[in-house]
Amino acid sequence: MTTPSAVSGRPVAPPNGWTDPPCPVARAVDLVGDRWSLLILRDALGGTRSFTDFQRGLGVAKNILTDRLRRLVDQGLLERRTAPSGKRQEYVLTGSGERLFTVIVALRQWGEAHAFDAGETHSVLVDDDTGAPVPRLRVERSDGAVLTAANTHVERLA
Amino acid sequence: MTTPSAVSGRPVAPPNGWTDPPCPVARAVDLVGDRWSLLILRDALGGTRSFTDFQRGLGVAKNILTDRLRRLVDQGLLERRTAPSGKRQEYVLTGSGERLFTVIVALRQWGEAHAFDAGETHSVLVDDDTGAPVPRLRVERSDGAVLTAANTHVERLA
DNA sequence: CAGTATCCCTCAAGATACTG
DNA sequence: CAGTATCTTGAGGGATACTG
Repeated sequence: MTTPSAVSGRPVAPPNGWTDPPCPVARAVDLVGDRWSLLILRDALGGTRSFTDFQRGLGVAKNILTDRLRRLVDQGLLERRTAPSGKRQEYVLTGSGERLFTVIVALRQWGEAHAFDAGETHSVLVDDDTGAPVPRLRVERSDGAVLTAANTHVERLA
Repeated sequence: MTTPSAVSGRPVAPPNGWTDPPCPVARAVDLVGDRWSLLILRDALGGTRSFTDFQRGLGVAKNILTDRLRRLVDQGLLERRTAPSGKRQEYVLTGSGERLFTVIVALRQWGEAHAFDAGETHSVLVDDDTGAPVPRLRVERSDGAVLTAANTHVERLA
């Protein structure tokens, strides 16, 4: 994984924080890479739908929550709609929101393995059907070989 | 994936932003969930090691970079050491830093699929050996069945 | 090269009060 | 319930100058 850096003599980095040529990682981080958005998405993936449930589950100020929810809706990750049951509002994941499941799982698994001291316990993600913990995500080649940073690299697409 | 919410009548959310019982996602986000740390890690996974290379590749202010590198070292994601070639310093990934590869790949793949307009191009992650793009990550059960948010849930470990 | 030391400034975030 | 409106604070971040 190598970001193709300076080729010409001109400065590679743009004046602001916009990372040089469009890097999907940077884009993703810009869209969902802040604490609250990620935690909102985590809870949405867990089934939370109402403003109040998000608010209390996260302990976030309401104005902040309003802002984040609006952003997520604008970005197409959540859809806001009136609940079938009358006048309640609800925020439901869109397809692209749901596809963040992998990101959340990756963060969770890394956190489980590296963000807890020996004595601490933490929650685990479990398969509904079997009751077994979800196995670790692996980056694999189509033939099943495990890929790491050491045997992959980034290529700029024409 | 369901965060077990209020069981008793007491408020679930603690006064501050500390999410209720230790959630690995929240922990991970607290450790590496800010823009610069993630991008530093991305570049580190791509082989960047020196202060200057990070600084120019990212276009980040040096004081910020100093701060983030120190944090990452303190958190055990990077190790700072003197390069074999004399007096240069270098920051190399530790084991737990390397294991963030999955997170970065997940972010990248999501970004590729959902953070670009139709006309735009972007870089891709490629297998060194085969030259083929890295296949999409999937959350799978040990028997190979694909898992989604809909058929998993979070369980609080005793 | 690899930082440290300052200065400044914007915006994220929290608290609180109010509303349809 | 589901927000909106305000106010205030502090941290994050950028620019620049300096140093061993």
